[in-house]
Amino acid sequence: MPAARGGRPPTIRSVAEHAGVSKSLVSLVLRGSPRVSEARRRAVLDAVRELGYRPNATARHLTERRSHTVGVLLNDLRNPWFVECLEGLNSVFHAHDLRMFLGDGRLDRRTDEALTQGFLELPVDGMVLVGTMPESAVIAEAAATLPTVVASSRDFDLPGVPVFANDDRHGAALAVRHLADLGHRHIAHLAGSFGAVARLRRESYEQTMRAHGLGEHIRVERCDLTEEGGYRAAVRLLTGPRRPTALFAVNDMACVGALSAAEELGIAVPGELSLVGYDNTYLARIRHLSLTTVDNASHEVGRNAAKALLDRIAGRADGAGEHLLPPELRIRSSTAPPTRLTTS
Amino acid sequence: MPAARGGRPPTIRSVAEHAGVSKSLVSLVLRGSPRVSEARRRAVLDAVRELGYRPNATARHLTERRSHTVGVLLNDLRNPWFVECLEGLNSVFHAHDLRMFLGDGRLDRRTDEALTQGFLELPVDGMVLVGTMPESAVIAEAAATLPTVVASSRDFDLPGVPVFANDDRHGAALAVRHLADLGHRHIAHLAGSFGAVARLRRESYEQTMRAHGLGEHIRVERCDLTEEGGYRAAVRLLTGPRRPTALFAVNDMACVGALSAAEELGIAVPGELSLVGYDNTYLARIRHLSLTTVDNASHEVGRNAAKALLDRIAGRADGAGEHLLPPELRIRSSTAPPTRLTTS
DNA sequence: TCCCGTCTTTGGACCGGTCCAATCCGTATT
DNA sequence: AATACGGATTGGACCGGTCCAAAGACGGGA
Repeated sequence: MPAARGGRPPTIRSVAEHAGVSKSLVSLVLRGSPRVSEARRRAVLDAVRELGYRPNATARHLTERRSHTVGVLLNDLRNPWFVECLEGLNSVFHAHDLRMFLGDGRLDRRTDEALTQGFLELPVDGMVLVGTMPESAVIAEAAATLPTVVASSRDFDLPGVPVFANDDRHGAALAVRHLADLGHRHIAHLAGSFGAVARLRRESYEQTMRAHGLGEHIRVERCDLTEEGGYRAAVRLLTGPRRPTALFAVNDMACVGALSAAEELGIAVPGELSLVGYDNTYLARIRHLSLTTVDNASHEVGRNAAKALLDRIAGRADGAGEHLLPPELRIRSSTAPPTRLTTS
Repeated sequence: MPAARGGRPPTIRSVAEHAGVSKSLVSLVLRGSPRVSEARRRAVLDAVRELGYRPNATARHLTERRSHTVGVLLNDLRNPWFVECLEGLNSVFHAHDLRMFLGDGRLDRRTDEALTQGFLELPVDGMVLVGTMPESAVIAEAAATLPTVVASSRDFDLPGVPVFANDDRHGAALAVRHLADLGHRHIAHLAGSFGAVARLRRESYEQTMRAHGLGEHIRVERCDLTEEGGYRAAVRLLTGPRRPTALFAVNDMACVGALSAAEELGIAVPGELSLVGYDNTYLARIRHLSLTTVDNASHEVGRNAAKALLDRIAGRADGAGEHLLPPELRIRSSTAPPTRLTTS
């Protein structure tokens, strides 16, 4: 029978009284100490069951000076790869009895700063910064106070804070090379409008184009990272002069937008236009979209970041700097050789 | 300057000492009491700044016997409408200084039960159950102990726990009626394989079919709620005898799967096959998919559920029972009249 | 029978806050 | 000058746990 209606829930002292022992002994039993007599152990466990006792985590956190919680700061749960990355984080944290406190800078109307403030006050045992987000003094201060790691973002350069991500330069190079190898020359890029990840992908696009002797065909159109943004940017590119035969988009969402634009303009994909996205989200895997894309290994990035955070929480603060995982190209149905090489 | 490296962070007592007042006064200042002299207030605030003091939320929660946190139990963050619903919840909770603790039964490999256990132990101030999930004794017990509301699920019948959802019967009727009005007669249904929501939608499909004199054309194919599931179920329906001219899917994900199946089988949508989904997720809004679907008002459902939970936390436990919001049909490009009425 | 060592059990300080009854102090009233 | 009063300030109990030094119990050896 649980706590009497209205009355306060049972505490460790009620259990002790009910079992006829001291609260210290109850604590020992509950934490599985080996040096408790069988008789007492049973008496305590019986009392726990009879009273419906549940330990109060808040109180435990106070004395342990640990909340067994890590704060995860991200900025848009709608973007599917976040979920992938979270699963990676969670698989590790869960195995170590740590909860995740999600703060979505967008879901939450609180700014990232307010969320970070909350992490500091709880306080959480550690913090993970996931994905592109603006730097801020509060975040920097939190990172100096709390064990912190960065996942899937290249925006931060915080002292002693390790960064886990996929190698965006390499990934973008894979995408462009794939298109070039297919015979494309007019390869344009839908670039993200802010954040280091977008910048790296764009730079690598340009560099790879040049490496393939396609420097003169470099063409960058900015967009935000949504379907809508990709759509609009693609319309601009596809209705202008010297229409590209291939498009490398900064992420899958934008790539889907480009796909929509092509369809609307009556341009066949991949017949007349090849598309490559980035992230290998489930969007790209949907058969009806079936985008060639770059797998950014977000799950594994999440796992690695989580492991590193555990190390830091335990006081092993080694391995700052960048830890890049190799991305992989996933070829699906949105890319093909250009229709007629002669026309390009 | 924040806490000395390695040393413990400042507490309310350090601040008191530094400011030359009692800790009680510091507490008063920090909570904005009006009856503190200006001189003392300033002294305290100066000390706070100088020491870089941050109140410890864990300690406050212990004495207040509130964690200012609500537990949100859901089961698949990958399904986009969850995010929508979460935003609704959050918009209300945030305005009342409540954090959300997300427990994703799937993201988390812990079962729902372990998560619920965690909610009870923290303890959270209240609990929201979002979406279809299996009933369980632990959840029922938690719901009896904590202020609880259900959002977007019809599976629970817990005493005194209000349910907020869209009217699934009505929504399914809207979908079927739309197809029937377009002239379709062979309207099949991709049904979810478990959960009360799936059952309601299926029952309403059948009922509406009969109401339109189409009882003999009722055809239900089970699938899970993923793209893959929808794809497979649609393939079965579309390759069998008496191919339907329209499909009403239990949700958008399954509907996208059906779209893929149609494409693969060379069946034009909406020319030869009309499709209607459910949820109006951003998937349906993607131009290249552009699914006709039923808007389940998840944001508003979330808001209402959150408001009700606030009431319960405050001790006003009125309004148990179901609170259904009217869904709305969103007509896009996946539905059209059947090509030739004579062939149907 | 007494002493000692080992294993079990206990009391009480502590974590960092909130809150309330009691005290302090300056001023107005008689 | 003594009394009363009201606002400012304080000490200490309390929230529900953990942890540690010390006390208690018990059995074996002298």
